[in-house]
Amino acid sequence: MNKRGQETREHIKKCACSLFAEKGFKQVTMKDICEAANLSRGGLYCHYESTRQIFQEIIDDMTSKQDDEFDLKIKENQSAVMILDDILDKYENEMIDSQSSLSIAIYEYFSLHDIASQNNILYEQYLLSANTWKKLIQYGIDRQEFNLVDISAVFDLIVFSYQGVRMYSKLMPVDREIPRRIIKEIRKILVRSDGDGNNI
Amino acid sequence: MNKRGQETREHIKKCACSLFAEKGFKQVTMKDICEAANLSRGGLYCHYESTRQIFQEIIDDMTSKQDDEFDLKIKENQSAVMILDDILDKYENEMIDSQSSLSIAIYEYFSLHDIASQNNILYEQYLLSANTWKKLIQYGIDRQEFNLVDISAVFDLIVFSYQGVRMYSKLMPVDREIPRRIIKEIRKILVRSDGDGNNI
Amino acid sequence: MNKRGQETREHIKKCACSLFAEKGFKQVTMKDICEAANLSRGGLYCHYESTRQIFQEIIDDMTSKQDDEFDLKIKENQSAVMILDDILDKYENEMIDSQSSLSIAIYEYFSLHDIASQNNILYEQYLLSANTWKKLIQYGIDRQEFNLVDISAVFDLIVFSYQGVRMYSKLMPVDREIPRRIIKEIRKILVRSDGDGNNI
Amino acid sequence: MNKRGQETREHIKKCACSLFAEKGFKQVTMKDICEAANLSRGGLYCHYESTRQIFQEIIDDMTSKQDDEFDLKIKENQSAVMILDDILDKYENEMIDSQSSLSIAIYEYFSLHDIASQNNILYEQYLLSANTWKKLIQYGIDRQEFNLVDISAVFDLIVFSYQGVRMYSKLMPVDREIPRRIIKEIRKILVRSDGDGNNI
DNA sequence: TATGAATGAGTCTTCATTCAT
DNA sequence: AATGAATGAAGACTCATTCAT
Repeated sequence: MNKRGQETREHIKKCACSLFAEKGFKQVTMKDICEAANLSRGGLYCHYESTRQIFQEIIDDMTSKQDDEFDLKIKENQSAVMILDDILDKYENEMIDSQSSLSIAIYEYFSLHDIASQNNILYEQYLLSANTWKKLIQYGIDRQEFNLVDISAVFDLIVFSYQGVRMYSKLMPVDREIPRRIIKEIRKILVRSDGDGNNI
Repeated sequence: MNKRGQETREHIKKCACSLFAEKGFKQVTMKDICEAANLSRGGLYCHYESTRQIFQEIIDDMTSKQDDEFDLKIKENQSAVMILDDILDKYENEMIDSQSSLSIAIYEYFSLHDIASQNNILYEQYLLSANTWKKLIQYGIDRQEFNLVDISAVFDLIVFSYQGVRMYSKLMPVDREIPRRIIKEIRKILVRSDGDGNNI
Repeated sequence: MNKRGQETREHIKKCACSLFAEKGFKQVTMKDICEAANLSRGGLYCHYESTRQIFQEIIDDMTSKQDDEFDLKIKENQSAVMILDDILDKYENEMIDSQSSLSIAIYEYFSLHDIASQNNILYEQYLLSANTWKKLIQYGIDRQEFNLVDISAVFDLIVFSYQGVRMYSKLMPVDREIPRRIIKEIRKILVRSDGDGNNI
Repeated sequence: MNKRGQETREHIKKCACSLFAEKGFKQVTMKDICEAANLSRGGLYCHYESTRQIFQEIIDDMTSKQDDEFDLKIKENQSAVMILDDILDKYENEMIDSQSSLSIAIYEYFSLHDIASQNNILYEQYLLSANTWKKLIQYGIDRQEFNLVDISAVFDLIVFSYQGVRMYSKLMPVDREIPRRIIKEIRKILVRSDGDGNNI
């Protein structure tokens, strides 16, 4: 793969990604991508042989860019609450960013394939995410910044309510207050309150 | 519409519903439905002119069957915790019943259409559900069975985590423990605990 | 065929006739006619088995209603010019009455079938019409009201320019002056002028 | 559009043109054209997306080839009668050439579309033709070769009787004498006769 | 007679995919 | 690598026609 070829592939993925975000997975055809990328039919087939392949590569790229921010910060001995607030802030923003979200496309894509398959990247991401969150929550508990919660339960509550809002924000009008309230409620569950019933 | 026609329509909807649950919305063609219903092309078109129309009618039927169970029980002066436990139990079971769930199909269907439209049935259902839950939570608070929570926040947490799990259960293997933990956590948030930190 | 059946047939023909005038022959389906006549599919088939049959019957009715007005008037010894003016007036009005005109439908219908066939009703009508016109022109010549024209030539000029306008009025905007001018010109050819070059 | 594509388009138009002449407009399907052109369904759709588009392009090609023969001859100061005889001769031949004529197809095509539309090519051709004829008649009058006729009236008589015959020749057997008589009659109207009542 | 459900054939249209250039 | 013409299969949709009621 030389430089020019690689550039074309990136260009294709960028164009395809917009289409997937806009229309979901199945609704996007090779023809659509040709047109969006300003490439001929044959030209596109030089690089990819199906929308599935393109989509998979987009997802792989996204996954590989995910980093272990927490880990780093934990190692830096930062306050658990500060780390939590950072991540919750990011979640809140993502929840309502329906534009750039591939969520519908991802749901479609995975609903088309065998969910038990070993390559179920959604499941891998879930496990990865679970691992990281659990480390953080344990860290907060250890530092006595967090309540003594059921770690798995809180994690599931966080991740699935996050995903639920993300998806619904593509299906109905979602008030900005909704993610805000959810994030606040989660924070309330985790962070130890002072005697007055407030979180610290 | 005479009896025979109505029966055929019901038969078509029943067959189509299985297909939608299995394959989502867009993946189901009129041809599929013909075959499933053992009907000719033209025969199907006598009754419905698109998969969209069939799907819409299925959804409408479902919606119109929804009832106000809570209301009744509240009027019967039942314990808020008992009512809550009933509904949470139902939610827990639904979360993992991926087979019969139209969720993916619904998500696909609504992602194809204008989410701001006045006929967004998903939004209507959200509002309806919100209303009912808020009544229940207020009822529980009034009876001093529930904590003095942020009603909207708790409702959003419930509904979106429920929907999140429901969807993911069609996309990846979801452990039975997950809905159980979530339900338990929600119960913990709502129900007043005794001095020992246990819910009543 | 009892009375009720006959009424239904007339109703069907009336509705179908409007459709043919509006949309031509091939564009009209049995389904269209059912709907226009507010009749079920099977109901229509009780009376007619094809659009062709309906159309043929409409044409037959029209033909059989054609009367020998000329003949009568000639027998009454009316002035040839008066008879001519009556008929030219009728022609002028029909030429631009594109609404009710079946011309396009007739052209389509006959272009679908063998023009040499013995049942070519268009040809029959042409011959019938020729006969009548020729009698009239001869009558006018005999009474010295008309010029000594080439009878066949004038007849052809009349009938084909009439048909030409009738058809074009369904295909492009036709100015009211056009039929007026044509009629006037034809009258000029036929009617003997006085010494000043005016028709009488 | 490269050479190969252009050749295919020409080939398609040629095949389609024969079909239209033979069967009219609506009777010709994309499938017919595929088969006639020995092309696959998709192959045809690469070039044209409807019979309408193909037909329009055929008509456009024909129109753009039309020329102003008269103008040239008038400029060459030829005798008006000679010019007239040339054109009448051409008209006479065209009137009965039902084989190659697209007339029925054209009538059908235009009867399907908005006759008031600005792109009504039939109307444009009528106006163009009117203009040329009027120039010629005026020229003949000026040279005292033609009678002092109502120019518009004579033009309408010519063009509509011509079109009337053209159309009828596809619908019924039209005797060769008919166009001959019509042409002769028109000549008689236009060309100044000598004292004996003969045209010159 | 009349209804309207049902059939099945025909056509339209869109794409994934291939291939000569 | 890239073009774009071409194929062929899949699915949508419309109707003429039949038939049980």
